[in-house]
Amino acid sequence: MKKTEHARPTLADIAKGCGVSRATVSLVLRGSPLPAAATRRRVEAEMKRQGYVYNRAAADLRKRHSTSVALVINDLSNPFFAEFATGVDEALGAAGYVTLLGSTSESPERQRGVLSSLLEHRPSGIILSPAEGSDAGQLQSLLGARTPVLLFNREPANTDWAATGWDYLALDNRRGARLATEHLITHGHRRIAFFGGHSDSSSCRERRKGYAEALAAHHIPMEPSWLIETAPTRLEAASHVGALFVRDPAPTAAVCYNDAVALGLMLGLTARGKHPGQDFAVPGSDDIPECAVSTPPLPPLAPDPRAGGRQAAARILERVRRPEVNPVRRSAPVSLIIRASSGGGLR
Amino acid sequence: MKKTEHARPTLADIAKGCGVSRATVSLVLRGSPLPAAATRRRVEAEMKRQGYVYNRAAADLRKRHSTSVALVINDLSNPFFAEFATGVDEALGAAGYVTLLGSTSESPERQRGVLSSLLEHRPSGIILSPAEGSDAGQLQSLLGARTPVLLFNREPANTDWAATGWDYLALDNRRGARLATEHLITHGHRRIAFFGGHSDSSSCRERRKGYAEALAAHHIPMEPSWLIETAPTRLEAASHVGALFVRDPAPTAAVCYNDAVALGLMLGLTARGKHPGQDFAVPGSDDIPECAVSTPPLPPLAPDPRAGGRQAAARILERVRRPEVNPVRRSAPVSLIIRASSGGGLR
DNA sequence: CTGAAAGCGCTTACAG
DNA sequence: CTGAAAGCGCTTACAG
Repeated sequence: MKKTEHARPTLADIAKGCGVSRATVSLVLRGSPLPAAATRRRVEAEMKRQGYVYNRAAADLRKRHSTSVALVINDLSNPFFAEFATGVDEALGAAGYVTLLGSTSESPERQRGVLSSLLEHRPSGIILSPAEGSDAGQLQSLLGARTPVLLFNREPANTDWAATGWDYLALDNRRGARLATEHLITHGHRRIAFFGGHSDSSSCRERRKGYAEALAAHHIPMEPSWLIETAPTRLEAASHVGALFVRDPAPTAAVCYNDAVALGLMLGLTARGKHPGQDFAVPGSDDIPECAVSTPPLPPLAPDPRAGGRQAAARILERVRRPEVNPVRRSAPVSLIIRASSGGGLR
Repeated sequence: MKKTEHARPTLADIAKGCGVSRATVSLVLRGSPLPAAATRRRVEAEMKRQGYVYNRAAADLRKRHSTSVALVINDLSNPFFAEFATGVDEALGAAGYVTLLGSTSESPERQRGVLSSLLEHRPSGIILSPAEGSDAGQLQSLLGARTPVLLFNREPANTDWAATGWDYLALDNRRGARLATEHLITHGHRRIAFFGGHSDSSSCRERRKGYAEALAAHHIPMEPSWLIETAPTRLEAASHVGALFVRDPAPTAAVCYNDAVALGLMLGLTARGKHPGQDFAVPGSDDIPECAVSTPPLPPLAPDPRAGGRQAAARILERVRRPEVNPVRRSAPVSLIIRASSGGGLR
């Protein structure tokens, strides 16, 4: 009569409450056809009466199995990752899994801490967008070889894909940038800048490659001073708009690193009395909803991060459920790269 | 020799591996001063050698305790909630807790499913932004009286705060809207619209109240046709910009429901050849970074959702750690409302 | 169709 | 300072 007063009802309480064994309650709980219909109803009524809630942690422990997946991203307040996370959580939830969230703020040290903390909860799988500057070897020893891992959006330097067996999912930055650039060229632009991002990020380098490819294909020389670096945020982008206009002639259009940058650029242009879409052309890069209203309309071919999230979750669940897809020692890497070129199959 | 080949090392494996008992390993694990330094070192070396990772689920089960907190929000792709979630996860992670994520897409049915699934993981606490139209009674029976609950951003109709003992955290919508409206009035505007949001959402009603208060204080009559309803998204807002200009004279400024709507409005104005900030004034409502670059500058007094997230996490952890703050039967509700008016204390 | 027993990986008194 | 035993809330064979 000391602490038991309001203890949470357990399976044993239900069994006692309606005079059956714990095994029977467990069978009812998991929808087995074995118990008699009358028994089942009795048990269910008792569960309702006592306000029973299943303890999945205990069940998972006994079954040596887990119903969670860890999702570790850099920064949830970046709409690109927020969309991705939404897709992941959506698909995981639909499959009865729960998302363990972690974020690294792009810091490898925080990433280390977050991952080791999440691993103690024994997720079935891990979806990780590595922090800039992650060390592949350290990640590998941290993650072990037992949990399926899918890397998103960034490849740590020197990753040995064959040895790790990690999956990799990237939205095709290069192709998106190439198509955006071509879109501008088709509309008559010849002086096109690449605006935003830092060249030490791999996704920025990829996008710049696509930009350079399109220029080269049309025999347009690239002007190095038109590769403008900014942090990939609206605020930073807006404050660097002036850099586009220091030389004469100035560019008439810009391909942007991502949507945040594109919106920053539009705001910055507006602040300078220029009309984005009339005085200066700005297509975005990612397909985040807000950009659908930007002017001029964006080329409808950039990758969709939310769909990517769903894809990532589906892939992890596949590996969780069919471990033979992912033997402990494997010869060939299971590595998939989703490309927007696959007929928009991501949508 | 069938399945044991690559089983995960357990506490017993470590004990066996260095010739001590499991209890001793457990003590080392939890940093107890009891084990001899030499023993401790031996155990730690063995853990490293075998690649041991702590099974927190098992420990939590035995300790009848949990190290997770559930965070359930409407929509992660809404920057307001993404910022809030970032703050929550930040504070929870710093305290050694893990965030269980769930999202409802504003659907009470999904909310029901998400919550009951998350509850099976026995979170220590729950931070919930209720879906529009949530039924307080149903929530109460779902959540039980045992887990500390903090509601964010919306009060379900007919909530009996005293009976539930739920905390409530709201960013002060009304005051923010009032101040934004006053800001416009101070700058000479008399024809001011309220743009965006649906009047069936409580946060929209709150903001409209603040707007109406400011108008009344300055003896400006309210024009009902200038209360423009839109879904609270950039896209929807942009497509309703025309509604501002159907009558003559049209408003010269608008207070917006939130930042998404404000950006949509700015884009819509731009598309119509108007310069936001020159031809039409648009302050935002929430303090999301991107808005710092909008024109004209926003009044710097809107609430900060990320700080709100940290606050929410801190409050939940306080109740988790000091259950006496929250006795099972309580007479007075523990209900806190964070108001921006408290000297900007949120930052 | 139901019950008694063992065990998942930990922690917690309780002896020594 | 260390070991043997019981137990957290479940599931899983194995008998009946």
